[in-house]
Amino acid sequence: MFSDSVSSHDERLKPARERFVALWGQMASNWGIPRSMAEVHALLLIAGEPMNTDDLMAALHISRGSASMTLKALQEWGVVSRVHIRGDRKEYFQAEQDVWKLFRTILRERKKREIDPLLEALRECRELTGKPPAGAARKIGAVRAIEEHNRRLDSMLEFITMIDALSERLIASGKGLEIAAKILSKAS
Amino acid sequence: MFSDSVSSHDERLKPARERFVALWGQMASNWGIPRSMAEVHALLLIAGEPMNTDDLMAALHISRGSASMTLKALQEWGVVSRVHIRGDRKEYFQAEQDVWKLFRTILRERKKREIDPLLEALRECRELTGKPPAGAARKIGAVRAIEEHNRRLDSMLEFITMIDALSERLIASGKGLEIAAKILSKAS
DNA sequence: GATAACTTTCAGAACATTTTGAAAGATCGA
DNA sequence: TCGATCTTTCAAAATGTTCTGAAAGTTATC
Repeated sequence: MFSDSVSSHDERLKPARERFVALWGQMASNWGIPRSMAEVHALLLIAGEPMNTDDLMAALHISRGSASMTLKALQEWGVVSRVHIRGDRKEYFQAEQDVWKLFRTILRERKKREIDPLLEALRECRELTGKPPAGAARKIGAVRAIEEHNRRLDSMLEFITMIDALSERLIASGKGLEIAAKILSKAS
Repeated sequence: MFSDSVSSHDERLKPARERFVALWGQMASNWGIPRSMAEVHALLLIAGEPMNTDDLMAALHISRGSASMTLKALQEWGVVSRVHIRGDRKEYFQAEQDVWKLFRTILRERKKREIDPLLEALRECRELTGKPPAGAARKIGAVRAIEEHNRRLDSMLEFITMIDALSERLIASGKGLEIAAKILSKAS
């Protein structure tokens, strides 16, 4: 009744969309992303065409509030954008269709929200045990324990730093992942 | 009183460990991993030495049941292993110390549990709209809608297939990520 | 500037996950 | 085999997250 101008033309399209939406929602919840947020995204992604709040409410059986908050979050993540459709007062929403672009957008956000703060916190943590013990070596064991602790932290830091650099590359380069894949297939 | 044979030697070690544990737990919950599971892992990781259930309970203020279930899950993920210490009836646990190995282990598990089933489900989903409409083209719009739907699904499939192949490489190759990072830093 | 159409907000309800603790189940040594 | 020690299980409780719906807010039109 809503977005069916297209989807009702073939009776296989709706079930196929529903399947995809369910799939995407399932996967998202593995990754700590709210199911309904993923479902809204999935529907916009697979539908291709812009949809309005009422379309989404009807198709996914969610409340107006939920639709509104979910759409807001998706826009903050940069994966969904508003569209105005002339002659209609409703807001329409559409998902980024290019999967590579989508991937880079998500990576950029996660780096900003998670990797960057983590790196900073790790460095702070490392500084807690930076200098040798204040009053000389009280016990020989203390020095060694701190040293080992630091060695462990340092290798963690090195690893996360590398992930960080890698993310940066993937975000910047248009076909970074493709390049990585190709190269890895040779370099393994 | 428990694992303090080492950690009490320097008064900075305990706070530093606590900081790291908190950090790791924080990060994990961003990724849909139970906080206390990550905290147990973090403590074993940063402590280096094997610890028993009572050590963990005391250090993290968790119940015996929680410790037991968490340790079980960590072992299933392959990131923590049991150790027997002679002369002690308690079970001890230790975390894999090599961060690269740790990374590959986690990647292997996530691929098995998430990417592989996702790919299969996506392919099934794709088959729902595989053949052209049964009773010839009922409307010209129906055919086009299906075609566009299929195009979208296919690009999704292509992308996930690539992620899958990349994971495989990273899991197999000892220094895959390092190679990728190095090469990308030139190839960008 | 009043009305109608649409969107956002947010407190509480519904739902889901995680933790607890006590009981049952192992395992070991004698 | 027994008793002591340690581990696992699981139903219920605690906690945390997401969703709802009605009210408040906003915007466009006349």
